[in-house]
Amino acid sequence: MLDKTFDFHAAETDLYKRWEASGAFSPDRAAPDAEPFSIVIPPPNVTGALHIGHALNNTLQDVLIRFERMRGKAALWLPGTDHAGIATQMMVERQLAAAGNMGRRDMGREAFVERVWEWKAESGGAIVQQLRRLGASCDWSRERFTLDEGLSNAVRKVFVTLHKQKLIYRDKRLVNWDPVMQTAISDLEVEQREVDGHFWHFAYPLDDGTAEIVVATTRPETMLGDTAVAVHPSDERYKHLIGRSVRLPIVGRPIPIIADEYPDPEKGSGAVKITPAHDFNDFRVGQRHRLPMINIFDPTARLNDEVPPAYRGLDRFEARKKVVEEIESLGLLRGVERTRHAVPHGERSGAVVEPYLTDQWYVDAKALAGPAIAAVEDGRTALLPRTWESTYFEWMRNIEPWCISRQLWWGHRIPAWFGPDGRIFVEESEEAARAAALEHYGRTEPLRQDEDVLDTWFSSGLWPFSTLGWPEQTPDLQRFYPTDTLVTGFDIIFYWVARMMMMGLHFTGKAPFRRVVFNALIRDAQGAKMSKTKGNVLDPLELIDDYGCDALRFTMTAMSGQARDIRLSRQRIEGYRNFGTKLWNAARFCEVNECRPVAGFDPADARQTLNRWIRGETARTIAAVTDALDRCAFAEAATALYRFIWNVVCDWYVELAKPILTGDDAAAKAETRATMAWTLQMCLKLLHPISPFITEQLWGEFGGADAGLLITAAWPKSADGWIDVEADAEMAWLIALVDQVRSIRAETNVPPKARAPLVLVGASAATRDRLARHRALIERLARLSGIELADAAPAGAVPFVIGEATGALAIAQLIDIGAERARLAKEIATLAAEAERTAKKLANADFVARAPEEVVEENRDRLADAESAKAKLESALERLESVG
RNA sequence: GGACGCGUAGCUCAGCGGGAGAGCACCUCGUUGACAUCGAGGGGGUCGCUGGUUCGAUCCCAGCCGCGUCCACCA
Repeated sequence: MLDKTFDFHAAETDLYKRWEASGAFSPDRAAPDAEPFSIVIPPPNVTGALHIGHALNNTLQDVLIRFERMRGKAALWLPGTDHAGIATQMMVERQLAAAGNMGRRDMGREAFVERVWEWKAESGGAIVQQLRRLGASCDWSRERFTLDEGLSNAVRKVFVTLHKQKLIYRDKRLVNWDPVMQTAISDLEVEQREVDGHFWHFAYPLDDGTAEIVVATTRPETMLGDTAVAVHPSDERYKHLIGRSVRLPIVGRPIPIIADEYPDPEKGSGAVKITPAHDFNDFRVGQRHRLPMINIFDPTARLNDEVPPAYRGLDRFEARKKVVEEIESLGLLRGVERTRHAVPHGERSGAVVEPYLTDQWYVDAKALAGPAIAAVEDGRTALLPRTWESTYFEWMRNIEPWCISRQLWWGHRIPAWFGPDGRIFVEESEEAARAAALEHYGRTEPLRQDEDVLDTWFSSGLWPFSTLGWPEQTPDLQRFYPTDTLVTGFDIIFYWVARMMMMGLHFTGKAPFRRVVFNALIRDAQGAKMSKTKGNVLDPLELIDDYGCDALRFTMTAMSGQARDIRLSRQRIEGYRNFGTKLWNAARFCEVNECRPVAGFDPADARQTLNRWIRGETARTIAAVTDALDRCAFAEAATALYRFIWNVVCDWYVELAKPILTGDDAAAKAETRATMAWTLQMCLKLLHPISPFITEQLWGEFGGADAGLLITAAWPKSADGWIDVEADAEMAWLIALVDQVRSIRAETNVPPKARAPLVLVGASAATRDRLARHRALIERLARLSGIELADAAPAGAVPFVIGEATGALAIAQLIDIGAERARLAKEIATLAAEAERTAKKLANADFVARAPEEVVEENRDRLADAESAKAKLESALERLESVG
């Protein structure tokens, strides 16, 4: 006996264990010739906790993988985690600080890295446990970590190969430097934030003192590193000064006035101070004019010995203040404006990023981008929704070199060794590097490995093939690469998707995915980003505890249609929890009424109109859900199931079946029991990918005698002939009739318990047949005391139109005649308006001539229907008047 | 500055060339043996504005207004 409600707490733990133990998560259990279907998980940060975005993203992946698994494919969902260089290192450093332990630099590299591994061993698995709570049917036996041995080999292989192909190189140029983390970061990791600031105008005197030139800056401290002032060659105000020089205030260094296209004469004074070592634009100007590049910062962005003694050791912001003060005291301050401008920040540390001149490793992304662009252009990989393709192209076509070295300790150490003379040996191992060095030098020389590690995204870029065993040609790699679908957030389209496309194509020759599905970002009910500080975070684990995993999953699926933002509220989840309860109760109904699956039952054999009808509705739902999931239109699948299960099966099929199930027609009863059990089975199967727990639980009762687990049951297929247009029309008529009576009763305030007689006027033979078949049912659902056929409606009866016939509810004594008159008048007005609109359309010769025939025909029918219905109600209204 | 997206019922959103939809909220009624985490019924919308294309526009095009996101800018 099923419990009154679904105890999801107990079921979730139990069922997940059973699935895992059954081997269902492994593609190896599928038939040997089964078509492969694979998904690689976007690896969550190993430090992370499951947040609502993961819940969305992983639910969709699980829906797909369960769907394809049920379709009989060898479905692999490959899980794993990312070492997340900066994030993890920061986290462990914070923990060390909080515990009062010595810092990273005092501990030394080896001890620190060991400490991170310890931390990973202790709590790094939290998120994979949390994925299990979400019901994720990943193949845990294939779980990978970006720093594990196999993936590290892949990383070294890729680095060395790209280096030999000259697609990785070392270069000294300006990078985005994070002075807090003390590392370079890539362009993508820089986030522009609007801040209040100032715009200062400084006068730089000509070195002969005859004039001054005014420049402006938001970063006054950089003037200590100025090596020129640039003006536009066509700028008449400055033409005569080009080639002369100014004396840089405070520093006293003479610097040239140069002509360059870069300054915009329209902006400010038209003259620009040039600080080649600390500004990306100035760097380019400096290169063009071979200007000295004076680096004035140390790695923590304090001023170094390149500046006058009074400034050395000052923090950049202290220096800024002091420069302004000194300029002012020298009488050279020519103005200050308050501004609000964008300032680059490190997205992880939040520190203001400085352009900084260092040696770093770069990937020639431009060269790799070509094939990645082509793969999307020619459709080998589809980005869904398609609108993301233009974003992808835009970025890929303007791609810049990718700075991949990081001055961190947690990550893949760069496989490069320096000889005593600075020569670099890039090899896959230290032994290989030594061999190469021996060959080069002709003797053994000491080698020093590059201290830096690789950008985390370098290893994640290899994820679709490194996790399958590459560079070894493993059976998994051969079977499951390329993967089928990647489901991920659009916020990492550049970081991750683009890089996987480039790396995958370069190293395997094949695009790593057939499709990439971008899911939306989840916001709170007001549309604000969820953040801990705002306190508007919805924790998926808490939601699972409160509403059950299926409710959360159904919510995620149903709302996944939104392209960019999903506004999530508890109320919404509650609604979908109720949907699960509805299904549960339908199953209880089946149980109470002994609707048990019948072995060998074929819905095609059903004879009852009701059962032929639900068979067709089921067929339509199977088609709709299958098609939607095929297209990754997850929300469409959820909506189709919600409607079918609630509004078709529960609202009508169950209600309509009741008289049969409690009646005496044994054959009809047996058929209906079997059909109902079968319908429920179809619901369970179709809903399983989205709501795996409740469906699996009910499958235990309704799967049939020797049914295995639902997770590996076969996906439904509908057969030709299940849709029966006769049955559909008959049920539509019946439902319309019941709806009409119910509506009139409610609107005219007939007491719910009162039973009224119904008279059908002008019923055709077909209608009489239908009535004969369903009389008891209609009486029950519409709460009628009886149904009669007549040539004319009785006086004072309340009329309505049902097909060719007029229905009349003889309830005059029960209702308010005034209310009824109003109801009729309103109905007539609506019909009149519709008739008028349609008639006008049909009177338009152009419409009749140019519109497709079926549209014209449809409008003719509509007009006829409206007019005949209107006529019937009008005559009824007249009779009502004569009575009243 | 460039690109993309969004403005449809009180709220969140579907629909995207031929009769305006769903869920929630709201109102009325309801203890008929699946279900009050429910049932029955109902009210509520010049589909942002202005033009254009079309026999016909919520849907296509242009412009405008409002909102959002990403990229670029930061002398």
